[in-house]
Amino acid sequence: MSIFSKLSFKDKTFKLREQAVLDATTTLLASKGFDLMTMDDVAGEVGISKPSLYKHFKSKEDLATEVMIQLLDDALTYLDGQEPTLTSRERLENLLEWALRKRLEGGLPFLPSGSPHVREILTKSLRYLTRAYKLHKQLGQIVDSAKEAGELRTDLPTDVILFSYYSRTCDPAVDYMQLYGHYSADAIVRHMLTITFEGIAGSARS
Amino acid sequence: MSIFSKLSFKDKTFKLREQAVLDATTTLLASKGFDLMTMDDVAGEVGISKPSLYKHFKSKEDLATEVMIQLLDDALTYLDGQEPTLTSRERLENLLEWALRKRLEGGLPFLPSGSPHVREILTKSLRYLTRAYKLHKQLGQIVDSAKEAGELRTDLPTDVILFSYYSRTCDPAVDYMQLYGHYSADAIVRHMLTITFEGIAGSARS
DNA sequence: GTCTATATGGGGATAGAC
DNA sequence: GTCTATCCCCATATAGAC
Repeated sequence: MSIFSKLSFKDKTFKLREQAVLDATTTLLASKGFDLMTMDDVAGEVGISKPSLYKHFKSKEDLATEVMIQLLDDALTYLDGQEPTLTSRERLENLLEWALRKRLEGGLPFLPSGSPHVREILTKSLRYLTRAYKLHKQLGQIVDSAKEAGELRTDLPTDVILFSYYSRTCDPAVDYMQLYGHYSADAIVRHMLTITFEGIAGSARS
Repeated sequence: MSIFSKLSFKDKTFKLREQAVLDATTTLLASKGFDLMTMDDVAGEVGISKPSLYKHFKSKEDLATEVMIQLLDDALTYLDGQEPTLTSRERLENLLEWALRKRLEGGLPFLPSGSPHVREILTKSLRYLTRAYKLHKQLGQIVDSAKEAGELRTDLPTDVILFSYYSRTCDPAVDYMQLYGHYSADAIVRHMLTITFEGIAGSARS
């Protein structure tokens, strides 16, 4: 018997609505960005009034933070559920593919780092930072394993590899491929993986 | 005798002030982003009043657009001034290094593409688009030459390589290396070039 | 052309009725 | 808890005096 089933009907609908708000916010953040997204947009998208929105989330910043926290939780869950038989490099490739496909379906990249504003907001949330740190630590271990296995360059510091890896999830190249290049989701994912791991020169030079 | 010297003293100071406005805007755009930058910020930074600002630029969008146009002009000038003895790959490396160093000194990345808002503004400016297209076309030729010379992968479409290349100039990884990794400008440039051309796996795998 | 002072509008947040 | 109606700040943009 789950905790959820203990809730009254009213509480259930409240929770469901809350998730609808989070989903709508995710879509809006992905399309318009934080600064251009208005609380009216969110309320309108969900079909509720603005004051109702504020019963769930005390501010716009709070709402956006919750969305990002949920995203990091999803990423951590994905990492946790990966087959233990995978190599470290495969684990990194799979997670990146997961993030890119999510984004191509209208979702958010973790780290909407492009925006200094959003970054500032997120760094004020301890709950967000805890998860970001946890993810960073786990990925750091995977990168180190990959280095030992000869699957990643050893002449790049681990944190540099990680910063670059995160950045690929919010790479504007994805938008351009989709918007101007009309590439399929599969093609975009394939190209992004090549670019991330092998670079634009890659084997051509060796 | 330059055109400039024909201007009256008043016109000269007007032009000089205009450049000061553009410089201040560049710095502010780089640090705060378009949405958070206010016209009061710009006026205050330059030491003039807001109405004076509007004598130079008819709107905030116009101001930002001019800054971006100037940046593209600088890039085109840099490309034009490159030694003809350089290989195509070297030309790409040098331009990327030029852009990264400019950014590390507080300048703007061409394409502040992170922001959907700015992208929308820029696509409304014919003068901007003309320059962007010119740069895109020139770089496309260089990439094709590099492919023929075996300096770049041939299994990636040229436009994909270009989209990825542009994205490196505004890569958040640069911010993270600077902010959290405390890497020197030289180290950041070196790592970014490696990541761009050789990827994070690169030769480790071959 | 430069300023002080102000108009205008949008959007985050809330009061108060039901 | 939900809504309608409203507050109010802030930032873009301008009016009008000098």
